[in-house]
Amino acid sequence: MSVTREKILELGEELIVTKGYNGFSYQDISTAMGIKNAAVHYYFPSKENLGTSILKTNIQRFEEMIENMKNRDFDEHQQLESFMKIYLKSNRDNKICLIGSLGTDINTLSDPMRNELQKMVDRIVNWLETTLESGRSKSLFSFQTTARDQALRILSSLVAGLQLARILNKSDFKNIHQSIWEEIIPKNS
Amino acid sequence: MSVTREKILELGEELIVTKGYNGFSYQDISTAMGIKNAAVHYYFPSKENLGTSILKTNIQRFEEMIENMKNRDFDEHQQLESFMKIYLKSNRDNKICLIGSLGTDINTLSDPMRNELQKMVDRIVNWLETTLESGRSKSLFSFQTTARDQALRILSSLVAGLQLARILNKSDFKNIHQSIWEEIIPKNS
DNA sequence: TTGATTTTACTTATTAGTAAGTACATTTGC
DNA sequence: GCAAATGTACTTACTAATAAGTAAAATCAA
Repeated sequence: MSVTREKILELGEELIVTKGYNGFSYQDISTAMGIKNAAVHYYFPSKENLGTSILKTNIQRFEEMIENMKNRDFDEHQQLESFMKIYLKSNRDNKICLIGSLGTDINTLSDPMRNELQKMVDRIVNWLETTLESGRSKSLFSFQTTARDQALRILSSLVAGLQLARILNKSDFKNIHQSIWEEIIPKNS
Repeated sequence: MSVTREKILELGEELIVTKGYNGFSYQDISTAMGIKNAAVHYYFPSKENLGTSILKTNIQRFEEMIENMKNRDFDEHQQLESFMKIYLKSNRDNKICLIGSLGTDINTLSDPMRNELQKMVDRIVNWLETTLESGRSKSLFSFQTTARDQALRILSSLVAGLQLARILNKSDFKNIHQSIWEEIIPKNS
């Protein structure tokens, strides 16, 4: 696959999580890459097409990460930690996540893009849910509600944690990250 | 104060929490109100000016709510419930909150607007913190971390809860709301 | 008639998107 | 082995629409 195409996807994603979907233009991409506007349209005919491709790429990347962790025999604790590391890195880079960013603009997105966003979030929540449930059965985790509710609560904390940290202070995210663990780690360990 | 001005403020806020700050234009406001573009500029010379005014109005509204609850002798439990009711209503209306919406676009906002956003979030977090701490001292609440961390965690759940609920399913927010209470309500009550 | 409000009629900038052409490498027919 | 055709990766040069914003004139209300 083309290196230019890959670079556009990468830059597009970065622009979504720094300036928001409606806050960046093809000009931002082309000038940053030293190419012309039309070159971006050559690879991604429409902005919607680019957005959808970015989401598809992210879903794929997520599936690969899960597969990789399975192959490396990560336990549930390590799996959750790996997932949260993505958010810790985003916080360091002053970025929010695709979910939080596109969640804001959802009513301005095309159906295919909204669809892909839904698919991505669905997949993440489902994975979180099964990982939490499985970890609980091994006494790695301990929590009172259903695994799905716990999954939603953790994801909420991460998604908005990045947003709040960007408004207030980067260091606030570390405390949020910390308190997620405190909530689900068994007391007697 | 002018009724047109008030209506613009109201509509502007609604547009921010439905389409995002960079997803709406003065045209959206003027056509919805049946007036001309320039009439909106008469009250709010620039979009930044409108945005800043919306935030100032919201800070003021928040202060009035606090004052009102104090006058009505609301205990900490009732105060927190009142605050969360705002989010429950937003969820019913398929809206997110100003914090989540403007948090996405923060890097595209002018300094005065970013400043006002910061002030608003700061005020909310501080109020949440003192309310949680005060409620804990009366044994109305029970939690392990610092009051500030608990405040950040609750606010995160609410902010991203609305975003996730809009992507996935409205009803998911109710569970998030529920699990916030379960986290801080003393077990023996 | 004075001041507040609103429209008319613009400007300037930026947006997504397109049509046509160019440079260059690869393949195909003979 | 070589010209001709084809495909890839762009650029040049646009269009049409929409954005924020403004100046001046018209309307309205006290």
